[in-house]
Amino acid sequence: MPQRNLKEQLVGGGFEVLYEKGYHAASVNDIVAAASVPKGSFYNHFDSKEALALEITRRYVERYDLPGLAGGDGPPLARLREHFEGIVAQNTRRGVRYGCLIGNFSTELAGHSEPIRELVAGSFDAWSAVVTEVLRQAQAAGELDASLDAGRLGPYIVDSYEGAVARAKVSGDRAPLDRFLATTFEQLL
Amino acid sequence: MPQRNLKEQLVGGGFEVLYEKGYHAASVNDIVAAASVPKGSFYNHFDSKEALALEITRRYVERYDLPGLAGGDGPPLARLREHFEGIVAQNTRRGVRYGCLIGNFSTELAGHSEPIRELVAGSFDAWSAVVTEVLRQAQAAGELDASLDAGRLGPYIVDSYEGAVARAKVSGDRAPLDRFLATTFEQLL
Amino acid sequence: MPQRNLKEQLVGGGFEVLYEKGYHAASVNDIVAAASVPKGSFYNHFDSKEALALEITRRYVERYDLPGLAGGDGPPLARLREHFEGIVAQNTRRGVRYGCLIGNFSTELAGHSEPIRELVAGSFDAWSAVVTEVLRQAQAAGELDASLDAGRLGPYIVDSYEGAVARAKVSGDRAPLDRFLATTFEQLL
Amino acid sequence: MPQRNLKEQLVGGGFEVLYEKGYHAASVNDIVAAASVPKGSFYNHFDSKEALALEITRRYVERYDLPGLAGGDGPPLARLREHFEGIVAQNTRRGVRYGCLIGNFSTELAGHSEPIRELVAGSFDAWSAVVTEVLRQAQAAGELDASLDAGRLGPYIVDSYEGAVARAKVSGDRAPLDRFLATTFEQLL
DNA sequence: ACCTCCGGGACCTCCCGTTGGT
DNA sequence: ACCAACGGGAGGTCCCGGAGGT
Repeated sequence: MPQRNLKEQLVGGGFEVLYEKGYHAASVNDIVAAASVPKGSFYNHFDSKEALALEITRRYVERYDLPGLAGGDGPPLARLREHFEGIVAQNTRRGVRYGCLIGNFSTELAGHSEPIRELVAGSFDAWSAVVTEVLRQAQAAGELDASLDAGRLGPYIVDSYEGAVARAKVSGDRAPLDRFLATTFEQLL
Repeated sequence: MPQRNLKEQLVGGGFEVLYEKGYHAASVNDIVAAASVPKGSFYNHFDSKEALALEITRRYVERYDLPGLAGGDGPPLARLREHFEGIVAQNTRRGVRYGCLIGNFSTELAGHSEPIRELVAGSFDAWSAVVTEVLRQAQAAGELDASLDAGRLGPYIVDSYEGAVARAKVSGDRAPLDRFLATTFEQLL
Repeated sequence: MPQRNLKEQLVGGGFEVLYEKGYHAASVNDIVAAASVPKGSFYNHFDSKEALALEITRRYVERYDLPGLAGGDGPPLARLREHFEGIVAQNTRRGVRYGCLIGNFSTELAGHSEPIRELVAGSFDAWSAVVTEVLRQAQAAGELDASLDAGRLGPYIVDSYEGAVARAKVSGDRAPLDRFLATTFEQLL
Repeated sequence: MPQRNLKEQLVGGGFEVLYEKGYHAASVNDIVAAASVPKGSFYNHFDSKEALALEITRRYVERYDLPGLAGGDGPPLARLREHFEGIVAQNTRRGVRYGCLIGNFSTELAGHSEPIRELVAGSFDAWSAVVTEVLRQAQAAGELDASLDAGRLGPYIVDSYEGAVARAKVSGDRAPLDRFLATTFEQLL
């Protein structure tokens, strides 16, 4: 039984600083400081900075609650909108300037870490698949035009969301996010 | 005029490495090596790595030829589609794995360099404004439903494009780009 | 008696890695991993890495079976040659690239660990003394010219052997070992 | 034109500490301290600690003056003996406890640095070749029994020397060196 | 303008040994 | 005896930028 739980502190502090500063700009020193953990303890819990980032990304994705989106009840389209509204809320909780962790890593780390690239790509795919599935539920329920290609629309919406968060991040303004919601749900679908 | 060789080499080599590796992962040493320029000459031409990145970003944006898009002739929607097809071609010329320089910088540098953040944000805004303008031309020409909110659609399309490039970068697959084109021009508009 | 398993595993795994990588290049982590022993258990059995190395060196020297060389029967010179052929076989069992543990430690650790330095020096001296003794037996038996200075020859042969193993280690070739055997027994004696 | 000559200082200080402490036990910090060079300057001159060790080894070997041994005048055997007496003097100048740099590296680094292993192996071979050549000159001059196999004897002598230095290093006593000289030149040849 | 050499400081990683609970 | 978790400190490497002479 651990005296303290340095690993969880590292995950917590690591998330803060990796999310806010990015991977390369966040040093292991920054991370252990944010986690209030002695530097020498870092590698007792993670093989590398990359391994910590991987773990953090995994947990980040879990918060999107894909099973809840796929299997929830209520009208599919409303569920989908609520889902994205929830994501927006998550990604703006500490302000609009930090974007989405997986979006950030997708551009910064695709060429530097194969494991992270795979995890991020897989997360986008899984997310897209669930969105697509909900779109199909909406078509089955007669909420959405059955002639629409859900398999193309699902990933498109996810990509558009990521583009919007990046835009919000750089502009410092949540408008892109609201625009995403409005355009997607009032015009595209 | 003296040979401006060194500076141009720096811009060229700097673009390669900044685009391919990202800002923090590319060292000034990498840049001067790619540019075949002695290390010590770097600071004769740029005050800092940031200044070089700024210059490179400026030139990168110029290649999007916004004036050409706004003022070209031919049917507006066709022009817009050709514009984005050209951008896709530019961003996939050396493969799909490098994404879009301004998209990359938007996520990596928003929190680190105020000048770059401003430049990137301004570039997105300018681009969005031109796309919006073309959309309005399409409405005037009766190509596009006049009731659509062009001011919302323009930026949305730009954001969706950026989301798609990021997705392609991380997946290693150009499908997101083709999906962007198809969905945007066949369904959204 | 309790299972002395862990300690023996440590000696076994420690030998592997200390022999193959050298003292400084082998970490305690490497050792416990090779021994399949939890890190925390190491210090229940040895006060330090140095103490383990000492124990390993002691056992290594025992395998040379000096009593067997001194007290064996048969013609002294033949016994001596068989002895060195056996040593060569031991030191090349896993290939020629690892040398002789005490030779390795003699160069790497003479200045770092007084106990190991003493043990290694003492081992060389003991070995030399036995070789000298066998040389005297050979002189008594008329196998070897009685005018030779056995007290000088014994240590010289040992030193030459160590030089040959080191040479083999660095060249990756067993020729120095065969040369040692041939020259020593066909020409020197 | 350099303000100071940090590279040469590094070679000098690096030799001291690498020779006296060994490769792994000598840190880059130790080296720069011994060289009175700021730590940050190290990598302006050498790509790595290994590269410095390589350079130092190269220069060390040059001091053996192999061309001088091969091409000198005077009776071959006397020249050879003077050569080894000179080497002994070099290797005992600061005491007997440091051994021979290439002998030290041969055991410590054979498995860690391929470039150093090659350089050391090549140096031994070159040295052996010259010794062999001088032996042949001695045979031609009638100083040495022509039936002896010089090609085997040359390398054997070099190996014996290295074994003797290692022995002296660990025993703290120059006796092995004197024994090497006496036995080699009074009995072996 | 050019460029060789310089360097304070920080990077990620890992070292050896300990602590304290079972 | 065992061992999971701990940690002060150092390891080799490289960063961005500057100094100073040509």
